Amino acid sequence: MQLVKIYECLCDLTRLRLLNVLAQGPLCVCHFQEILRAPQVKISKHLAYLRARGLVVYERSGNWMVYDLPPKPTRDLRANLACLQDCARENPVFQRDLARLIKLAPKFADSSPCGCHSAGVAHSK
Amino acid sequence: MQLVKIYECLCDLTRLRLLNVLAQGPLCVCHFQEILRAPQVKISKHLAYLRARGLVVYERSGNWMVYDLPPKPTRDLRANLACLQDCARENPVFQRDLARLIKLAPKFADSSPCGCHSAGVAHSK
DNA sequence: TGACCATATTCCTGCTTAGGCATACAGGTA
DNA sequence: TACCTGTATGCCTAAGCAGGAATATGGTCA
Repeated sequence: MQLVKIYECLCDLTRLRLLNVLAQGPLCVCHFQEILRAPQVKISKHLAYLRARGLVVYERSGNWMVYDLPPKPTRDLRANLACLQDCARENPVFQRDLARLIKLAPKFADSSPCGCHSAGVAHSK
Repeated sequence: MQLVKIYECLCDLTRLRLLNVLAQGPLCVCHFQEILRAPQVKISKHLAYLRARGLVVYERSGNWMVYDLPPKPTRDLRANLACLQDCARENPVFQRDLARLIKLAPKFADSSPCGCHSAGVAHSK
């Protein structure tokens, strides 16, 4: 059942943080590293996990892999991502990630050939 | 983090079904067995799992253990249970469980000293 | 008291996972 | 071509979990 797959993705804190940050717009692996302050392997593996279950999509841009939420999520996924964001709003861990994203956004914008967030942050979906 | 614990509970189909049925009102183990058509050990273990993480509460009534959703759920739990019900509404597995619950309700009502559902089904929370 | 009932727990096995380290790969650049 | 950089993958270990079989527990009833 697809719903169970979604919850399997959501039952790890790192993945929750990835998804929460992604809700603000596409991002590449090295930026995730800075925002979550987590090693590359960890980020990359969790993204692979999410990818395999259809919770994220990605696109190569030179050396960079730019990840994003799926353009046409299922009803269940949409509902659960909305619920996650709702819960995350009150939670210090997620707040801190978003704060870092905002602080780093300008830096990302001009240092990143990958183009993620080059148009500025917070184009909420 | 409490949110992760919630998702850990939700990433198993049996537990999702238990919670979905529970949303209709308290129920004892043997009734879960009939509705889910699953062996006693399985039901009992998953209820223990949910209990340990605060997703359900229970009360002894003679030989029967009557389980229910917590009377004062956290914001996160409330949000996620609502989301689950929303997703479940469209899903045949959950629909079937609820159909069985409704069909069995009268039987439960008079054959159950445990009193669960003796006042009729569907007192939605 | 002893038998019985509903439920919980223990022990086992197989499977999945997180995390880290080392390494592989793919694209860009010189 | 060779090298650099960003990212992915393979291997390993420790931990957690689902499921089933057998057994234990605690309440009830005669």
